[in-house]
Amino acid sequence: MSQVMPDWSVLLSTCPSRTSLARIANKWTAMAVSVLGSNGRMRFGDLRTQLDGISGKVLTETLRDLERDGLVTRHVHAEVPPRVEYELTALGFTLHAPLLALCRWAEEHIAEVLVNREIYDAR
Amino acid sequence: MSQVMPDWSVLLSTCPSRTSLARIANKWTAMAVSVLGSNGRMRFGDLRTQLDGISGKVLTETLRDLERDGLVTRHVHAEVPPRVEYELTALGFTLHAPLLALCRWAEEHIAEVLVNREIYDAR
DNA sequence: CTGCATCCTGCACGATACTG
DNA sequence: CAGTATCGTGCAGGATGCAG
Repeated sequence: MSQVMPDWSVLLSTCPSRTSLARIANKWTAMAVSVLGSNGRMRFGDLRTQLDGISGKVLTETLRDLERDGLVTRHVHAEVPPRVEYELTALGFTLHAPLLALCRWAEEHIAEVLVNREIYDAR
Repeated sequence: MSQVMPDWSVLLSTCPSRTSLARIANKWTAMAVSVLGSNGRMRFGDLRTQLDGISGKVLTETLRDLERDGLVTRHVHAEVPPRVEYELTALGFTLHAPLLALCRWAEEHIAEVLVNREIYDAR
């Protein structure tokens, strides 16, 4: 029963929703949620491979923040070597489409953006 | 004619689309594009008022980056006091829905997120 | 394999003052 | 009003090493 709060606006610096916006609107979150939403439950190491270039520390922090906000669940297996899997929650999945759209936008429009940049810089 | 480049992936650290993703996936860009897309052409000062808490410097930089990438156009009026207006381009408008969706998500789910955080922190 | 601790660097961002 | 210039600060995030 998530209620819409029309008087809560990300535009207000005092509104906690802005903090939430800052968390979801960043490249690592966008990439992680997109990959998790597309692939389903994934291991830490596989996520790290997919998110090419991310450091272990940053991936851990990103996943922990997502878990804290209830967007991701962490499944620890009592094995050795350890195996930990991550999965989007129902709430987290509501973010999948919007964030995947952002990733897609970057991929689909990068050529046009690069041309615009050249034009702009040529003055 | 923006071509989809299926071999360009934000997941690759070497792909320029990731830089583009990093630019559009941040709170100030999300807020600015959402407001510009909803309100149409706007003055610098009005944008600054809407984006509560943003400094003049950061707003200038945000708008300049958007202009450079061809997402926003800058209209300078030869008046005194000066009047400068900003407006989304057609390309910029393709970002409006996705970024507005992110802002809306933050507003609509902040209550649930805050509850999850309390539960998580209570251990 | 997963993840934590430590250290370090760069940049995002804010504050302030000044100009056309 | 709409910037620019300058400076200061905090934090994101990378590198490395160690632990369970």
